[in-house]
Amino acid sequence: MPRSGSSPKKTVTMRDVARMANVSQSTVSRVLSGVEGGIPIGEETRRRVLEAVEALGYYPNLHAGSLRGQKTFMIAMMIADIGNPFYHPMVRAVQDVAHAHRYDVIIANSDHMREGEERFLESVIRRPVDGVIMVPYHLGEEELELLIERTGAAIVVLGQQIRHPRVDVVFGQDDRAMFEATTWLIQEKGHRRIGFIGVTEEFSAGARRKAAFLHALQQAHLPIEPELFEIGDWSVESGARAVRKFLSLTRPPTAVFAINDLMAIGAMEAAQAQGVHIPDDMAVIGFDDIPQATWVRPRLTTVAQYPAEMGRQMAEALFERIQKEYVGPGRRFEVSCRLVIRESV
Amino acid sequence: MPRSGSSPKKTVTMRDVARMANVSQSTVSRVLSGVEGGIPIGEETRRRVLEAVEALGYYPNLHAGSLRGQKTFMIAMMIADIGNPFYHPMVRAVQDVAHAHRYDVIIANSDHMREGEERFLESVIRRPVDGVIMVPYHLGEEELELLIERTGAAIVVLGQQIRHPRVDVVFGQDDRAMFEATTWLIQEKGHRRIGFIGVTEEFSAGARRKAAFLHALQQAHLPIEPELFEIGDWSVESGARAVRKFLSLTRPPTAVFAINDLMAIGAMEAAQAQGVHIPDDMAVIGFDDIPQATWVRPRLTTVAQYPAEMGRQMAEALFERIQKEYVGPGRRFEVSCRLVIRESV
DNA sequence: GTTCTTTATGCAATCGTATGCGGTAATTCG
DNA sequence: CGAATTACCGCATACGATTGCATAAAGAAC
Repeated sequence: MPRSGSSPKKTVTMRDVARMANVSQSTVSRVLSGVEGGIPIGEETRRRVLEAVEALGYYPNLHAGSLRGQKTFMIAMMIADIGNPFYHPMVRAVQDVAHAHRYDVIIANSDHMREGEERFLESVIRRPVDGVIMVPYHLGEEELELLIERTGAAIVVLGQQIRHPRVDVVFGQDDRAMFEATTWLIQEKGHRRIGFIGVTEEFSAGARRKAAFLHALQQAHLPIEPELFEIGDWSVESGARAVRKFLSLTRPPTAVFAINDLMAIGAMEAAQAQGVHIPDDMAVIGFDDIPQATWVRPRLTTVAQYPAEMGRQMAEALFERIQKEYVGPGRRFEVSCRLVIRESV
Repeated sequence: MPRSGSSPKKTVTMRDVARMANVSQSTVSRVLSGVEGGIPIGEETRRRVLEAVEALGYYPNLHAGSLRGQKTFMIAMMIADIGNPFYHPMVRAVQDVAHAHRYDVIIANSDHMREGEERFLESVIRRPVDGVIMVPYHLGEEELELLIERTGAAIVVLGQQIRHPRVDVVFGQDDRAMFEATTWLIQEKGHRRIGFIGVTEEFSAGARRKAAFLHALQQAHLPIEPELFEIGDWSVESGARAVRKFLSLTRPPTAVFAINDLMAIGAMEAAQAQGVHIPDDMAVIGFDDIPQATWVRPRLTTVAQYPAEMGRQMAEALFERIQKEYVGPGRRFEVSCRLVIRESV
């Protein structure tokens, strides 16, 4: 039964337009897609077709074009968690660039988990897209290989060491910034016991920042004391938990370095709740410079990353590849970080 | 020329699987889509097919299914701005429900603008999706009519008065909450000059909340003084601007009601910058209860909405329609608000 | 042994669009 | 006036998966 007449969906197709304009469906296609240098179209015909398009309110069905092997006009973006403010400017920047190119954006969360990242890869294979932007913490070259060989999509990745002729990489120089900020804490501010709130080493960014932190300690000939290292999960609550551990030590640290702002804010909250004065009793420094860093009191000293800039870079690199404006080996773009000194140190 | 061998994209299709398993392509389809009650498949055949699928790493191409008139396994969601923390839990909730159903989510920003909302409608017509979730501020029934008649998508809308047999509506009871909170400010807290930071009346939510505010004033027999009404654009900065205007009055208000938390936070910031003590010199109350409301000092008193709950409601209603578990007239769901008293009043 | 089910599989049409190729009419040229 | 261009346009097919219908083989009933 060919769908009862009461059904509301009546898709207007090219054939309908063709019928109304008294031309063939292929002519409609040619008028609309306007191939330069292709078969020319008569003025009269073109006019009739455009009139019919207008009258029927025809919109091309993008799925059909995708199937035919054309562009899908979609890109997919994977981030850890849309709830984390750090990603918002990044997502927004990507969306803006994409929409300027008339592209839609599918957004997926990995929740910082390996399975989440793998699920994303699979979904991209099932639903081909023209481009993929990823902020992975776990997946490396081998895993991306699958994606690369199974899809024609352009690929841009943030923050992973990946060298592949078909993927561009955008890097925040977070390790260098981490080293410099730690050194600043030690040299300029005189801190010699610094608590570190990190994450498990599975996270490449976590491992990288911790290494840079350790490097700075060594450089300053400071001892590495295990009790000053706590593991969080990027969330406000985990920052609070970590600082409570620190405060229960016989000699609490005089400063705390959290590898993201959410944990730093949690640390401040929890410390203040115990009557600790910041920065006098304990200094707190974060990483990211999310907008909320200036909302808390004292305002958070932090290492600024520029997620909007990262997003823009990634999206533009991606579209250069999608539009074939760039073909060639994988590129590397660096987005710098900057120490932003406020009141919490 | 049939694409040179150097090209990286080698899509594995059902035909490849069929060839390998020595069956027809339609048999592969039947094995994979596993129609219950349909034509049965021999054990041996099924095994061969599944082996071939495994060996080739086959994934079905979702675009093809969409074209054939099946589901697209995509929903589209329109919000005002992904940068606004209020939407994050909502987006997240929608994504979670969608992913549980193996659906992808396309997210678009309207930027609070009518054109943005219209652009979204068009994009949904061009790329059919199974469901649409909208948080419109401008579009009403007539505009949605176009969407409804041109697409088979299920539709759920937040916060607009729309009565249509095919769309469900989720409502925050923001008008009632606004009235009650204002009354509380007046009766319990004794404020008689309350500054109101709203938005232009084009926003239905803005108009609704302002009406509720005015209603509360009238109920309390308070005068309506134009100088106590400022127009913002939902952003932190606009809240700051508004409060500076208030402070320049000969008789500044003793309390400020902002219709969202971002503007309230901006108001607090700007007031504090001018040495105004909150809540003693001036009370501030917001709307939404974004997580950051507890990060600022003093902690923000505000009317809590429950965006995660809203998102969940919308998504579940949507999928009930998509899966045809519900067919019937448009439903209305209410999500209540609640006054959260903290330190800023 | 013939006819009728039942079971399992293949064939081919279909969705909406893009495009190579071939065909027709109008135009130009010799 | 006949032939060669040129300008336009339609036919047919491809894209990948779903699905109604036909069909072949096997089994059951007579």
